[in-house]
Amino acid sequence: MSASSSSLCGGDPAMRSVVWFRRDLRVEDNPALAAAARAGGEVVPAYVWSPEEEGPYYPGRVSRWWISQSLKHLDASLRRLGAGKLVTRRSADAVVALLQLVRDTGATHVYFNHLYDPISLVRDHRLKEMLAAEGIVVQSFNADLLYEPWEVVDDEGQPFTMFTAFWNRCLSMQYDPPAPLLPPKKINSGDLSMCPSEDLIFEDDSERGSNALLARAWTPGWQNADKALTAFLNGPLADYSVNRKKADSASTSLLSPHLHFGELSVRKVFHLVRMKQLVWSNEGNHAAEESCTLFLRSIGLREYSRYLSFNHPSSHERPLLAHLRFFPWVVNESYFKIWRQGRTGYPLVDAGMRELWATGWLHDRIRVVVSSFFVKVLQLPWRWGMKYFWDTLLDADLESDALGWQYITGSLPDSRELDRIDNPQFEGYKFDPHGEYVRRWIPELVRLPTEWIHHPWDAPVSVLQAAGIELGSNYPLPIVELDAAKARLQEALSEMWQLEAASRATMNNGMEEGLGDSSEVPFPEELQMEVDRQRAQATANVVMTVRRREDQMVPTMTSSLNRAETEVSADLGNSEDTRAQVPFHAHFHPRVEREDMIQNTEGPALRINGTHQHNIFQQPQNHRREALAPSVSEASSSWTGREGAVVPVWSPPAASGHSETFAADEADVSSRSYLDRHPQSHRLMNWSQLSQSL
DNA sequence: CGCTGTTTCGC
DNA sequence: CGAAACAGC
Repeated sequence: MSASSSSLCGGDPAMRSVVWFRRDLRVEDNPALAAAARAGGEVVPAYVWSPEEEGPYYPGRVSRWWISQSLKHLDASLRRLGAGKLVTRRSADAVVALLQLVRDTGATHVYFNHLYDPISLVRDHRLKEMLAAEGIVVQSFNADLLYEPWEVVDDEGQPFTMFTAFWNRCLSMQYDPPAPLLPPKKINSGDLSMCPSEDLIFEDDSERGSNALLARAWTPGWQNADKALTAFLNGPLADYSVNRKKADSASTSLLSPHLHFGELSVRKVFHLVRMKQLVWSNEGNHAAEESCTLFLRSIGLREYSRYLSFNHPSSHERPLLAHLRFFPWVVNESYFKIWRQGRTGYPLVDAGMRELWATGWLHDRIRVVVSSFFVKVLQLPWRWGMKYFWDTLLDADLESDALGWQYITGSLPDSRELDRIDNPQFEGYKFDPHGEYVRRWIPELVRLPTEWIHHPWDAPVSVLQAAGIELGSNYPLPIVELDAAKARLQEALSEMWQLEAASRATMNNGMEEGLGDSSEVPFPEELQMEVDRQRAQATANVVMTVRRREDQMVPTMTSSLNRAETEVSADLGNSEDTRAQVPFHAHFHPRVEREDMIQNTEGPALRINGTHQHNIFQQPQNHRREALAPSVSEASSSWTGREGAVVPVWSPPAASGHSETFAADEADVSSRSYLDRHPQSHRLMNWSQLSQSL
């Protein structure tokens, strides 16, 4: 290594570290950065933009905008602490880019913080192996969670399978989550002249206008996240328990995008909220105390989403309860488009979809409403909906969204039942009792009295006329009647059980695998074509010049922008669906990639007693063995944590989470036992027998 | 009232 | 299903 030449800085002159930033874009309570700073050598902060790795989950426009802003903010903070500029690299493969960066800088150490999505689990494991092979010391840390997934287990040492039990255990752990770390006092900058940065491009010309609007409503960056937290703690938090059911977002924390990109430490949030809670508890302010409990529960759901992803890396693509894989989804792209455009004829659903489309934001309750409608009334494949959320939400988060959609779809043991259809009319009066939310987002209905605002189809003709509404013309009739939806849902469920039974019989007859898996419905053709178009674009490196006025706009309540929104809404009917302009990624070849991953991860860590483990996560005992026994030789890719306990080396799944072997494994090993262990599954079983006998 | 059958709702 | 809110006595 060339480190001997760099003796100008303090600390160990022979030491130079790379800190790899990902979704931990902060200097406060950032264990990887703290460790590098503490080590005393020169620190090279780095960011690699490698969205191709995300496969179909190439970040959407608003997410990319957020990253670009947040990186600028981070760079400025690092410079203030003495670091050189944030080194940026563009690559289709972050591991390759990191290795190159390490060679460029002559670094001997690499520090980063853990991520728990399936892609990262595999990639980070591969990185550790490759760096270790070159003699580089790698240390990785928990910066994203209160407790690492493997720390939270039931009395038998097994991972929890229901949220409530999981969260109760988190709240009653023997030790508190680590206290947040202060920012490093000083970071030694190395000589980065040999270490060029590459320009990162996060938006094209067509997106610039919409992105400029975003900046009016949101300020990315860790210090702004901190301000948002303080504002929330001192303001809306106390009334959270009362206000959280209102559809307009005045009472939500608005912290989710900050948390997603790691601008805000969840441990800091946790500790500060608990302190508030203690104060309010002592004051006897029960409502405020309850608010803290409820808010922390939503933090807990975020924790649980990582927990689920870690223990079931395929949870963003496949239902955890096996029988759901046989649900006959309605593959209807026209339904899908109508849902996206907010033209279902159910005002609350339509208002939500238009808000999402226009602003990239949606209140949690409304997310449940629109996704539940998607799955239960339209019976569209839930992964389509999840993908759309991914493309459009400002706080798009694969783990959280997978949890949410699986919950709605009834494919988690503690989900709500699939056969219980939520009535958007009733929910409308619950979450939006005066119809203000609907009127804000559906200008067509602005003159409709509150009495009819959530069910215009029942309104007398005279009322509709007075409001200027002609159903089926300027506002649609319900796309599907709820009674029809219920009937179709019952039918679909009994078909699901028949298929499930048939599959089970097939497997009992010695077949390796059961019948097909309805969760593998591909994304719609038009979106596939979009992929191709984006691919062509990326390859040619062509910058789009067409301004797409239908692109998402900014969250705002100002009247001027409301008017702009009105125009766009009026457009919806005849404009082609342009929402698909959030790029999909350029070089996505699922099968090839999958094989790559299998090869790449066939390292020593995946071999236990010489036997290849298809998927360590699916088999708790293996996972635990792996997790708890990192050998000394792997010291470079593990670390010594609290109380001297060794924190595990990452044990990635064999594939990104959807290989055929994995499917067999999971259906057999995981989901069936999963099914057997859970009360609700039994409930569903009873129901199925009932419906089959009809 | 306080008791209890019924409905609602849950990540 | 099971806790909690609710309605009815």
